Amino acid sequence: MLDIKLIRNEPDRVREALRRRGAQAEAALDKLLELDRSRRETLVAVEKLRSRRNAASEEIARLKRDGIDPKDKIEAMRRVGDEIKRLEAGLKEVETALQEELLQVPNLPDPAAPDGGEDDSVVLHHWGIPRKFTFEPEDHLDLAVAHDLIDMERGARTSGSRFAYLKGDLVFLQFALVQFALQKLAAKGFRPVLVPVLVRDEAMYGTGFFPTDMQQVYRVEADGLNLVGTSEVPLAALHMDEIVDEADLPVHYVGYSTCFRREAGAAGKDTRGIFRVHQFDKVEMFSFCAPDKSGEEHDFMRSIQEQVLQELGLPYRAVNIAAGGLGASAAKKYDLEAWLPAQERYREVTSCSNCTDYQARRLKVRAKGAKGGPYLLHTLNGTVVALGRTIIAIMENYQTEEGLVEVPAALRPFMPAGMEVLGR
RNA sequence: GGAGAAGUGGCCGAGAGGCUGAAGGCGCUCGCCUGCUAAGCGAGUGUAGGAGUGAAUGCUCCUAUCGAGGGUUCGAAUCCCUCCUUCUCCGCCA
Repeated sequence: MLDIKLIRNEPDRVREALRRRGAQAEAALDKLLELDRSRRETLVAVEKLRSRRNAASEEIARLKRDGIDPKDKIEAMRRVGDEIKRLEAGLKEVETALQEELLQVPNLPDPAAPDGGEDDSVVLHHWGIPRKFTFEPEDHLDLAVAHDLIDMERGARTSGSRFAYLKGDLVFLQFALVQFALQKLAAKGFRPVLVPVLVRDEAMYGTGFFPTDMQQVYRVEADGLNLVGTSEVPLAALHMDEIVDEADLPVHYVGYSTCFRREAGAAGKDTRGIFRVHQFDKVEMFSFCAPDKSGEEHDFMRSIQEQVLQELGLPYRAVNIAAGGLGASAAKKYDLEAWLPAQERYREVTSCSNCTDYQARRLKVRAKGAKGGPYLLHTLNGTVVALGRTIIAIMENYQTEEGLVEVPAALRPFMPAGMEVLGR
């Protein structure tokens, strides 16, 4: 959420920034400004009357103490009370409308986010050289099916399309990746957290997924809860309504959870294998940091992501996402795209967003220190390992001519003793 | 799922329709004092929104806030309703 004062004081700056995202800034902004003006106008009227009522209440109490019947005063105040109620109803209406509008406005893009839409994202650099195959590389699904490691048919029978069973050595590979990621991040000061995956609406609104991405979310209507699409949601909500001690900043967490996504609107896209499924697991890092530190924090988190891919030996490229491709809460976003030999292109395996104070304002996460406060923190989130896609990248990059898959050296300590090849 | 109890400031804890933004204590900040430390004395110490004012870190005033939201009343921390959370007992259960 944006600061209404910023919108009020610098509407043109906000308008320009929103245009960069391709948002229909014009109408929304004008409506917002009008609602804000109307809200303050009504508020002044209500507060004037409340002030009068408070003064009269004191006087009534005083008169009663002195044994004087305050009947006339009470009668007059009854009318004031009715008027207050009337105005309060109007005020509430305006405030609700204002809030609703405000919730829909996305974050302002960072000046360093490139102009344009999805296709205008800028490649920052490459790492690693895609392997030259002496044979025709297979894709992850063929490799997996040959050894019954992925079962899409039965997944579909049980749950529908885009659901899969992962079996055998891939299960070990997944948990090896989790161990690898958790230990690496813990060593860097990130506190491991297992999070609730069903969350209240507040958490969804607070992180900016509601109302914009509602259609992507599985909702458990009976309980009013939502299945999270990423542990970013419960991690961000961890300090909802709190004022944290400035001395504890930055607060670093590494979460692990299953992620659920409806993939509405993705019909026909990436239908093969487990690249785009409704349910996958992910290790995610999250940071609450001081507002003036989020830029360097963002780079720090990306460096961790790059380190992970490098240690796994997966060639990738780093991309600075254009303003038009940012999620609602992000001001700036980096993606890392790993090379997939079978697709012969780079595909997104991690993402890292600086949400500045956008989520913090919605979640009311603030900090306070000796010098001052409370002030809103900045929040950042980044993938450490998206299990499904990383497994795909490993399988395709580490495949052998015999159709087996080597285990990357970095993961061997976390695999069953002696297991160096998957499928056998 | 059934039966009860409770939610007050950073913390503890009083208040049971008006004189309570909220006693008292602890903590914290500043000052004084004590050759260090401890103790002592004095002052201050929540958050949010708004109006006014200033070149400005600001200052002045108003409003709201006693888990959340409604209601009763001239007036609600205090009475009523709904919800949330916590605790106890019973049942069920990984």
